[in-house]
Amino acid sequence: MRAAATAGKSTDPMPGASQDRNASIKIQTMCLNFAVMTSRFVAFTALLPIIAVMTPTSQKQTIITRFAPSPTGYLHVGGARTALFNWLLARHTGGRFLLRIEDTDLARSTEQAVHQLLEDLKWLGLNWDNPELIFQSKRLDIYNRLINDLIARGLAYKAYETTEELAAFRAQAEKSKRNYVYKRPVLTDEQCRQFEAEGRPHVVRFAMPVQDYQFDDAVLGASQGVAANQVQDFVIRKSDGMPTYHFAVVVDDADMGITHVLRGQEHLLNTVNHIALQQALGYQRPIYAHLPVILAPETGEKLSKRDRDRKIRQRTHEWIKSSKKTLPDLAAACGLAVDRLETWLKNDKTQLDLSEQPKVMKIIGLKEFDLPEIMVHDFRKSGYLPESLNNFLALLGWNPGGDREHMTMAELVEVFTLDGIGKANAKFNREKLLSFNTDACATASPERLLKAFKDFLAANPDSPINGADDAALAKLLSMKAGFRVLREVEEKSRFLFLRDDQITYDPVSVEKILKKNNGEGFATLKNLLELLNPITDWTAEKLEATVNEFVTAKQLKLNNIAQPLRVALSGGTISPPIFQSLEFLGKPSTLARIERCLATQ
RNA sequence: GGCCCUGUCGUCUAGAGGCCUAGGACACGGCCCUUUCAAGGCCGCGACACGGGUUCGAAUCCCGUCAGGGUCACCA
Repeated sequence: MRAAATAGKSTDPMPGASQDRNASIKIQTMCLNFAVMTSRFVAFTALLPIIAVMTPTSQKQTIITRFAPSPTGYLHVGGARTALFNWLLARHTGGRFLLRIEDTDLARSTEQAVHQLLEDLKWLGLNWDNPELIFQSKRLDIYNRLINDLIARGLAYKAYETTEELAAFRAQAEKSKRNYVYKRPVLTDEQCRQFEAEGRPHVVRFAMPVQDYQFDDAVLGASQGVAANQVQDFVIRKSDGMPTYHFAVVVDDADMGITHVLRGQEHLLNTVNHIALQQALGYQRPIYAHLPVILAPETGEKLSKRDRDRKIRQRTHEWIKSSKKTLPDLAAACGLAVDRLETWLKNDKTQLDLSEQPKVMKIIGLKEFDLPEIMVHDFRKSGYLPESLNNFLALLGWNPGGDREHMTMAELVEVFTLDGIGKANAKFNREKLLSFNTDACATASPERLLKAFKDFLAANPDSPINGADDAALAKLLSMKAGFRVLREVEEKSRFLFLRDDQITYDPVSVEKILKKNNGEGFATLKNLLELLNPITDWTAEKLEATVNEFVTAKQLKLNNIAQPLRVALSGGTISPPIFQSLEFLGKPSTLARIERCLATQ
């Protein structure tokens, strides 16, 4: 598919000569890319009528919902929650849940993002019912036919203002404290012909009938709407030939027979555009349900991917202050340009891209796990169970009534209804999610946990635990019972999988546990070496019995032994229960590590 | 700023005029358990945004104020 993309570009004799032409080539290559990549999703256009026909027209109407993400990156929790609600409604009613890719933004849509989206959805267990994915970029013929028809009927028209002109109008309106409302310019027939002949770039706008618009919302109640003086002609086809979201969403929802549209409340006002379009195109209006917005706890504003960048920026400012370093120092250390960093630091509307972030984080000592998880993928990497994420997300803006909180997916499906959805925005509360996950891990079956742990390791390929067999993984899981996320199991037992010479000692632990009181800890380790050396039955039980005997005889506390041992074996003070760790490590490694540690004093 | 939506513990919420001395969960504080980190057990702290109505009676209905959020793109 790379070849196709390259070929498409290289055959253009005059790159940049024609915007339209480039756009259409880009569209073609993009479609090709998607087609090849998703070979098992085949062509779909022909199937749309089938999907519609499959809706039983008799008796009760089958509920059909959809999730329609735009492929611009990983799925984030807001999107996941929207998907979940749509999925739950379909499953609860025995309806259908369809997936559509809204890739009309050529500049931002990528095939990689499509792949990530599907992965995340699968991970969450939100399976969709259309075997062939629907890509808007492959339905241009359909949109264009309808748009041309609207133009012919005088319900839409070409508009020739440039982006700059529009921006100037808006700025003007803002200056005089007015709200900018687009006014259709009066063009003579001659002007139109001339623009047409020039091939002047244009958009197509829908001539929004000037009237009050009202609709009922399943969440917010009846009579939502917008007054006549607020409506304006909006763009339905961009100058690159792609339909806008507003147009494509209306057409596709109708074609797919969508009966219920559950989406974020940020779309509330868009709805009047959509119902006006539905009227013009003769479509039925689906039932709308606008979900409360998920807010970031840090800012109180809509949760967004930007929140991660925000955290990095904030910590960078702190780092510069506390380390008394300058911006050029930082730039040199992380290999980025000074002015790049400067604009980023000063302007919180800008963001570091995914390749720049780690460079800065490394220098200022921020770990990936220090960033707030926003993307579904982040939660997967942190070691959350999809079922607890789903459970938590379901409760953000919905509840079954009463005190019920912990629910399996099956239970969620069973009790989910539209009228359990609330109206007020909800802050995303990570502590509560953590608690849900802790609980889910504690009650999950060993098989379930093992599967989740393997999935976690697959998402964290750098972990030394990768490659361990199932028995070893199961053992780790049981040793660390009580963990909150799988990452904790990894962090606290990864030392068991390092080579003996890879152990690095945490200076604070060494000071506190080994060196303090004239090297008391080191002395203990020496004694332990003698104590453990003769043991042949290297089991946790035997080790514990032996050490306990020693402790009693010497009138010590177990803690006096366990902590120095932890430092010697792991380099720090945190580990699974110590005797189980010893057993897991085995005798040779245990003794080698103690000796190696003793050699450092 | 215009328009729109929304206001119950710090957070998510239960609550459909008397079942409310406002319930649950997370967080927080204290105690217990404990070989580390966790987990667990018990106890505690803690809210109807404010002001007016309506009503015998209001967290619940109405109005206003205030506050928060959303949205004002050739992004979705």
